Amino acid sequence: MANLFENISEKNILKLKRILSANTVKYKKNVNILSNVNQDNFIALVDSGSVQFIFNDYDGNKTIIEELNSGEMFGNLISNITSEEITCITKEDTQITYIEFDEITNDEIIKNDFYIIFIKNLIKLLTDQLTTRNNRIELLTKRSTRDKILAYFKNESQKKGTKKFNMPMTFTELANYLSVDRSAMSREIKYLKEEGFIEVNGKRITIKY
Amino acid sequence: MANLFENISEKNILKLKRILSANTVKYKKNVNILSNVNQDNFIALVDSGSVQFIFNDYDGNKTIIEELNSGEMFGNLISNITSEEITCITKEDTQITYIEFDEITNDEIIKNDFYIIFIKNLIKLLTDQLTTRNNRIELLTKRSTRDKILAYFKNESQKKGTKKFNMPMTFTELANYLSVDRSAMSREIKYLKEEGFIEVNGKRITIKY
DNA sequence: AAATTAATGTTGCATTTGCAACATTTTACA
DNA sequence: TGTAAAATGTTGCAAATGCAACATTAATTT
Repeated sequence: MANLFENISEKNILKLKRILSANTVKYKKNVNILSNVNQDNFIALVDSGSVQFIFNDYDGNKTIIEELNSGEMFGNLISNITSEEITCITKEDTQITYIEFDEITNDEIIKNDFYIIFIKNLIKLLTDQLTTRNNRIELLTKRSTRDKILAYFKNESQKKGTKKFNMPMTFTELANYLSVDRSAMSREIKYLKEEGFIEVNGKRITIKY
Repeated sequence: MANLFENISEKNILKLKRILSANTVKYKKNVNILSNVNQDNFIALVDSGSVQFIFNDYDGNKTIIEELNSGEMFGNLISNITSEEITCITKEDTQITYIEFDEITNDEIIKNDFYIIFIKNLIKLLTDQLTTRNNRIELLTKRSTRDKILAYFKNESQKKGTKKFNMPMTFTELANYLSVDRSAMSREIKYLKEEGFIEVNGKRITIKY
């Protein structure tokens, strides 16, 4: 995953962060950080660790809207976090750097020649996130649980370039990601195994068609 | 919707387009333009008209991945259009401007003082698109057709700031957008009417709760 | 204005799915 | 390392959904 400070020297990163008035905060695991991010026009960089945006349904269902790992970014400018039902939880110990969005084009910063690199990195990050969203939408629009599972496996397989790969998340998380009932998904995977489409050993998936 | 050339004078827009080697193409209605966009690292601006990205399922189902209107942008850097099953169709007569992505930071362009405005516009466009995607994901992850419909209506209502509003698309398109069977959605809307949650007169929706 | 095409409304039926309620296994952590 | 918590597997059942096949209405095109 792209990094906002890629190809910028340590010295210049420090300078950049100072010019941007960047604010770095450390969080413990399983902490709700949304209270900290409920303000306008900022971006938040996940320096290390990971966070999950979870939608809490009125009848107790939880849906993972998205999961962001080290190097990724979010912000209410970007995520449009409006509903109170959405919480942002750290999955592990996590460090986050906050930057006011308007600072990104402030007078001082544009004098530096690393600015172009920074902007390129930022645009790359945004387009990567768009790609991530598009991929998920493509899965979510599949008509059946079976099609969602198969499409997900196909994607993973293509990403890894092999028909054998390890699931990067738990089945419980996958069910959330695909927005289907976990037990129904488990049942469907059983059928797929029985019908010889896939093999499953723990997190190891083998596509057989 | 934001525009890539907002707050830039006509004169400078022309200059910008020249420096970017922008290439403008006009299309008739219902034309498949994907063949033109199947190359690396470009962005495409919808100057006028609109296009739809449609996923053609192996068993004949069509799903609208996204619809882009005047002022919006796409590109394989952004949309990650890889599958051959996806086509991009003009919904009406449409004009599109293509820009090579690498040109965005070329040597000549960064000398101009309208460059910062351009970059701000670009980032705004990207974050707007991310917001659009996030909104759709939030709808798609709803467990039931009923919840999807209600969430969609609630969103539209909030956007317009009133409990009475006109649907900006047909019900057929809405079914695609929410990725549910059209007739099943029609049935569910009937139930919602019967139970007094909503009123429907043609495209005019009234939320009654 | 007539004709063609697209959109909408409806309903029976088979299938899929969510839900609940478990037992079992794996993982995390005190 | 022992215990608590999380993940996984399974299944019956009711409800939701997709599908197909229509009739009807609205919109577009010529």
